[in-house]
Amino acid sequence: MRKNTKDDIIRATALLIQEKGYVGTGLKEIIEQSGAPRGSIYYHFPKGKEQIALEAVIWTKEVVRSFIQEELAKHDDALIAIQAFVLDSADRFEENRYFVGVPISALILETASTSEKLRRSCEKAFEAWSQEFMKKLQANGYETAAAEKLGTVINTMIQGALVTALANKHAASLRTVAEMLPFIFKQLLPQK
Amino acid sequence: MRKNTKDDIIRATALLIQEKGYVGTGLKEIIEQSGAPRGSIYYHFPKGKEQIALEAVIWTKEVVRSFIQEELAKHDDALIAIQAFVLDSADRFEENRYFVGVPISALILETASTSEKLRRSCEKAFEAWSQEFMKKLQANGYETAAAEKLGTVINTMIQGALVTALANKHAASLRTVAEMLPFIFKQLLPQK
DNA sequence: GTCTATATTCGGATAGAC
DNA sequence: GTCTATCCGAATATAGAC
Repeated sequence: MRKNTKDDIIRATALLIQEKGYVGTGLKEIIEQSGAPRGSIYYHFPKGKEQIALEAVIWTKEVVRSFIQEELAKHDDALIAIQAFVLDSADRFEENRYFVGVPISALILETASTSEKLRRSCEKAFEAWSQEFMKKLQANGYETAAAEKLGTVINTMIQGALVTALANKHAASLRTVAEMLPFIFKQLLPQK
Repeated sequence: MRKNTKDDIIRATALLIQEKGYVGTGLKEIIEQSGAPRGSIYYHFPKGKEQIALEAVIWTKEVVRSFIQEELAKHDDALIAIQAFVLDSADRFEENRYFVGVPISALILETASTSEKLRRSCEKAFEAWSQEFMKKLQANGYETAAAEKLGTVINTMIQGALVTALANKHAASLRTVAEMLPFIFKQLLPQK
């Protein structure tokens, strides 16, 4: 009675990439983890593994993007909202079932020099997330240029902190990023 | 007349991991790229691929650490020195022959959940680099706690910016990090 | 220290039945 | 849409000669 075989595969792939990387994730595992029928993979994804990863990136991009959007909507003030988001990410990281776009960073490092297609889609994911931050900043009166720069820096810091958190097995780096945000914000004041 | 087969292998591995990740790097390629004799791999590294990667991490850690040290020594002022280092990293990134510790981030994302040994050695590398920044800050009068926090944040930002730079195929993210540094520094003033 | 040969497992992918 | 069987290449690792 399964209707969403394709979605299941995409979801499972995103998770697996986050765990063991792109190359390290086998089609066999994807089938097992997704519960999808073995024979269905090449029906849904005629171009094989790369296509699955590509769609997993697009899926991750959207999931994270809308998650950021929701979280930021909870507070009017941009600084408070973004800080809360980062702190919340830290909590989720420690509760183990984090899912904060790590597969994108993993894919970039693995495939930046081997698959232009994947690299591009990862680039777009980062762009989309940065833009969510940017939009929030603009809504708080920040100039376009400042908001854009700040938005990308925030995304960059979060990605770096996630890698560090994985290395350290704890989320202190994310919390430190949250602490540093006010300092940057104060210097790029919105023009009232 | 080769004397440093082992070092050649380690070096080549570090480069290859940076390019295609840990899983994506084959022993075959390591032999080819290093110019090492085919039969020598398991003589020098009885425990196989993981051992090679482990030593590549340690090697990378040291190379980058001493590089940071040298660069930071060029200016007395911590902010100026660290900014110069980041800007210099951006230049090297764009000149294509960058080598700034990317393999560590790649390894973390790939093996954090599969090899404790590798994860730990990566953690130590990040620690070593952060400490170089920290030492510089302390020499400029920053308190230990502030210096430590700042040092790790700087390393985190650089790693995030490198991933972003790989995604974007340009080093703007690194330059932006350099721009943001003064804002953070000003808020965590050294106690005179 | 270095070599070749080989064992073994596993990867992604295809063909063709149902 | 899904299945099984199978191909082919590549991977790491081992054994044993030189």
